[in-house]
Amino acid sequence: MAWTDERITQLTNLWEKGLTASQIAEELGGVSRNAVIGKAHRLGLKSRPSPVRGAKAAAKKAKKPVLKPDAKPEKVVKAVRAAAPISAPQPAATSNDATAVEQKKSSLPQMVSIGPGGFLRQGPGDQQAPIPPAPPRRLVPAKPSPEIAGKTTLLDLNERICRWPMGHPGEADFHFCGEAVNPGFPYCVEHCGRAYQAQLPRGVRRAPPPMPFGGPRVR
DNA sequence: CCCTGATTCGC
DNA sequence: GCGAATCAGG
Repeated sequence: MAWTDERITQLTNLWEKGLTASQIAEELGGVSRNAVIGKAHRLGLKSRPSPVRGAKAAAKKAKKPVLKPDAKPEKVVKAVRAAAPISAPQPAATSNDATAVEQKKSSLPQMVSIGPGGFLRQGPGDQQAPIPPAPPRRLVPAKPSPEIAGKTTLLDLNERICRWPMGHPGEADFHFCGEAVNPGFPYCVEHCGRAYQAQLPRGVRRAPPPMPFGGPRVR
């Protein structure tokens, strides 16, 4: 499964929302927990409350057996090769998580969106700074910024974009596919493939079994 | 043992 | 770039 722009957006939002890598992997489907973590790292959105590093780096930073600048040429045979192209490996890359968090927050101020019936939930590390002064300004309509979130909300739906649901209703990040529809269908080409399974070429006319209780009689 | 994220490294 | 394998803490 390739990392489409859609899936990367999902991953980013879910990750910053505080879901575990396993949950995200299950949500996305087709990827493993490691894949999610690996991608998250490559996207640069790591350093989130992690059981290992969080306690280790915050509480006691004495032990750091991984990748020291002056590592002994013992098991660094491959490490040397990896570090060779880099003239100067970052000295304090992992020593200060707070700085990294701050930088992340400042660089990505609003990865927010409001879905249908959903609301933006704050993750553990997403605590917004309290707003002490009473804002004398008048309220301004929230900026949609769909190009940032890349999400398609219920209000965004029309006849030209795919309305395949992404995630589950009720979740804060529930949204819709948003791709261009397969002309004549409510979904994009990809999701049409999932919505419309191959029908057996029977001569019998279609007989939809899923009839709602007390549905209209068909005769 | 289970879970978690971090890291490495072959592909 | 990707992710399984591996590491390491809770």
